[in-house]
Amino acid sequence: MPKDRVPRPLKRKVLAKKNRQALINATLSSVAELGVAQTSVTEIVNRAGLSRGMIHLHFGGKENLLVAAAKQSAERYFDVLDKFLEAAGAKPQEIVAAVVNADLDESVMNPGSVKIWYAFRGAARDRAMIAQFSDTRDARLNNLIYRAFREICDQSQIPDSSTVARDATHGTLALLEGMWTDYLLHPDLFDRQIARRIVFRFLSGILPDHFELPR
Amino acid sequence: MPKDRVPRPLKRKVLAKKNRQALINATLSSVAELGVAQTSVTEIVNRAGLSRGMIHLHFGGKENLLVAAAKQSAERYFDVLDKFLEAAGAKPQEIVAAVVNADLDESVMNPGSVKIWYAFRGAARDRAMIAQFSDTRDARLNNLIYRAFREICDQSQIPDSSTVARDATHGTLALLEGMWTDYLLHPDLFDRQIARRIVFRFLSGILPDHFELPR
DNA sequence: GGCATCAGTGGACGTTCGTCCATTGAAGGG
DNA sequence: CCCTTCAATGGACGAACGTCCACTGATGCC
Repeated sequence: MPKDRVPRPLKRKVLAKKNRQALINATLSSVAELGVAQTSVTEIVNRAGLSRGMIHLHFGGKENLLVAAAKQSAERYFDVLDKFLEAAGAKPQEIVAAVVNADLDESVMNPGSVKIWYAFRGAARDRAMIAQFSDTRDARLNNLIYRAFREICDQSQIPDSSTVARDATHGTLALLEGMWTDYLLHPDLFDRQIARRIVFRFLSGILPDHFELPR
Repeated sequence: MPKDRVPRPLKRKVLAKKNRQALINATLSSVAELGVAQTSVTEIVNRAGLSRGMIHLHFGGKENLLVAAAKQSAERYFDVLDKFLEAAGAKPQEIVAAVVNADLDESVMNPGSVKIWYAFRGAARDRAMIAQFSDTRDARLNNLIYRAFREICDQSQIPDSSTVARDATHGTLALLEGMWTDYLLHPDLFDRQIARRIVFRFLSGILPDHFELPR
């Protein structure tokens, strides 16, 4: 280290950004532990070690902070998904496998993230801003694997291939959704290997020539 | 009607029971429409057309009323399930089919019931009394179809039949769970026939000689 | 080094919540 | 028919909530 080059990033604006992020982190922590309903302004600022006024200062109100926290949480999911998709090949089977593996990976399916996801989705009933994130995720996953299944079906001699592609999409997403719920309710009993195997049992059952059970 | 035999059921006690039930109904109505968090004492008594003090009088507090409402809601589910099981035969395939058909039937999977179910399960995090109903339902369904799958697997020459029975149980319940979530989020787009077909695609894929696709 | 700026503070405020109880009035027994 | 009983009432109450603002003090520019 030839020069202790402190580029002076610790100006007031930078510190403010850090506090803003601390509020989001504290919110996510509280939502994971207590749920949205029990996440009060007092609870958030205590966890962040900041004063009550900070929420109004940085976000204009508690509601906007919740939306920002939900947004960040959703982005984390897509970051991991994109990483899995980049690592996968272009074959439709690989895309489907990437989605399944990403969805069951510990980096997105962990106690904190899963509790946050369901807490926000439960609260989405009255908050359109939050519901949007839930719908966006579902729609994107749906599109992604439907295209893949469609490609598989079109290249094969499958009767009624359109129906099969739709059923495969619908079934895979429903199965993953059920696995997440299972993980939410019994995180200690959950086994990712088994969950993956069951999803591939479904896939190899519906498209026997294109998917096979993992060893 | 020879004698207009009014057995005097409209005494004070009977009226009290009616009001007690009115409070439960108002609670379920509010939970379905607004969620648990937004279901306040004021909201409940307004819907029931009764006075504020009634909740404390009949239930000793709001919390006990929520528990009573959740309990009644869970009992409704089992009533329908039992009806389907009674109508089914004793063959394990019929038992599995009865559970699937009951779970997707309009009498339990309808907008109100599904919203109530997820609202209570979301609120169950802090309320052990309510979580109990959720766990009881899951455990009972699990037992029911695991026995059925086990019977099917034991009577066949399936390699690793224990694992298959467990995967079939786990997968079927996860798939149904995902279908409920799907219905919760998009009740207008949901198609029971398709949902049923997808579940049976899974079943016929995992146990090809014992289940087949419905026409 | 002194002054303007503004991120940060924390208490005041009005609202809404669930609980509880003094009071009411119709039912039901004598 | 009157008197007891008790389901039912609705307002009072303290606690907890989110919002907001007058104030503070460290920072950054001249």
